[in-house]
Amino acid sequence: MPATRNAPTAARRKGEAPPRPDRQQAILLAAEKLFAQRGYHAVTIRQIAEEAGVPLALVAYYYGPKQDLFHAVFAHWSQTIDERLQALEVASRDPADPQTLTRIVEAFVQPVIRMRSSPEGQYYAQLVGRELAYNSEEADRVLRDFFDPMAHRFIDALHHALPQGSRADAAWGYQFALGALLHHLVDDRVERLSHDLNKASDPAAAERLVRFIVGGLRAAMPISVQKSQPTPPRRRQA
Amino acid sequence: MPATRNAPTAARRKGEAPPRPDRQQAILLAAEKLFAQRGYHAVTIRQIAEEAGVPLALVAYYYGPKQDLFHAVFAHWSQTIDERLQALEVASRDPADPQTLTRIVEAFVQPVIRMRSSPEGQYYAQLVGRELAYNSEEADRVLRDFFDPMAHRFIDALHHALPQGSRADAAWGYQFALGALLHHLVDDRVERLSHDLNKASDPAAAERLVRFIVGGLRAAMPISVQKSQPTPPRRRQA
DNA sequence: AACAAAATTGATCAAGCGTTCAATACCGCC
DNA sequence: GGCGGTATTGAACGCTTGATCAATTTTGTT
Repeated sequence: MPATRNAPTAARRKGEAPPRPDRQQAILLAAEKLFAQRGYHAVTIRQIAEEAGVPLALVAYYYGPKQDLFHAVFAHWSQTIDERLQALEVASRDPADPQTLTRIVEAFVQPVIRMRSSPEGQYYAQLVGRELAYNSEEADRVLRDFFDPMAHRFIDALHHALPQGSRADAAWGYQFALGALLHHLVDDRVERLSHDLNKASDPAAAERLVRFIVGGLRAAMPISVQKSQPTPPRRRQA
Repeated sequence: MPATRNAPTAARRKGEAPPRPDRQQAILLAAEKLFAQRGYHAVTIRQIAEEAGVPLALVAYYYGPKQDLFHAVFAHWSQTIDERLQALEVASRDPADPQTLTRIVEAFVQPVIRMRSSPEGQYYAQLVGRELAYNSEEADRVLRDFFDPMAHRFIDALHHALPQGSRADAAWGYQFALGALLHHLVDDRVERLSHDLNKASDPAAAERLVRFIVGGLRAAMPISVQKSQPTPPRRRQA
């Protein structure tokens, strides 16, 4: 047991001394990037060490076995899940409002899209979309630790906003919506399939995705009652 | 160069002699299964050989390097892509019919869902959903060889069925729809998220997915004109 | 200045990887 | 009843992998 994730003691207070770079964080960022780009098993610890600019042995010193490093990446980002949950709570406050469904979906989509504005967030988003689809032990641990609780809360909210369906119906809707979102985060192919007219990181695509999901959720409900507004009234209704 | 993918000479015609098992196919099926379950890099050739019940060296004898085995799996299933394209052609025959969009989406979804009724099809579906999301060289080769042509044809069909949007709009819609479909093929989590009320392989889920995608596509179009029918008229319109 | 704890390092380990190859078994056909 | 080619095999190759360790340097506190 060499070490178990200890902060670099504290901030140094030597005024002008060149602050020692935080190599523990450098390792985490490198792992995030490479895992996201190539996948857990395709990345070696040596590659991570090189990307981070540290010697090989330092990786295990800080994070232990490779599996634990993988898990640490998700722990590092667990705050973004809290953000999504907070946005959800605000959005689902008024279940009677016909705009509630759209707001819930926005709480689902927008924080993730915003996350992509930084390269690290982009990497994390791809990591979630790619690695967690496997039935591996690592992925299962991460899903249960970090994502299942959020999923349940969103399904509950969808259930209340779509009262014509059961909670199980809402769970189906959640799965479809999640698929659309994750694929959007992961796939660049839309660029070449549109002959380079669409940019994968176009922020307007997020609004479009929200409309897609809301329309899909309404249509997927068993009786499929189309409520008063055809879609979120981007322009006032006549 | 030991061998480069040669069929087992021909069919044997010895009537009653115990037919020698087709070990080349056994290897392909084992590779399909393991690649799908664990991912390309997580699977070793030794594991594939053991799963197929053949000695290690036979894998390379038939398929050469690991990458070529991976590619062979997709070549083996390329016929299903043709099936989807044929179904698409039938579905998009009458662009004026308001049911055309639903028929196109059915041509997109149903062959894949039907494929899952066999375990091998299930594996292939998961393989597509999981492995092709990476920007690896192998995945890119497979995508361009097998999937891009189909994607373009579907986007064209969607464009004609949704004339209020441009082709680039249709490409966005295709990406969202593909995400919902792929995730549905790959993810078991819907079962535990619905407290085991939903079964991932429920055939009724396919209809539901079609409704989700059609509703989403209509809602995602720029002006989002909701045509006469609120949704595919499962009951006659009043 | 001196000391204990933390950080850092190069070297090394056994295990497993993909691939190769020479040798053998099997087969249909003359 | 053997010949040519295909199918099959065990063993081995060189290399990379994740992990470990003793030794060294740096740091924060006396």
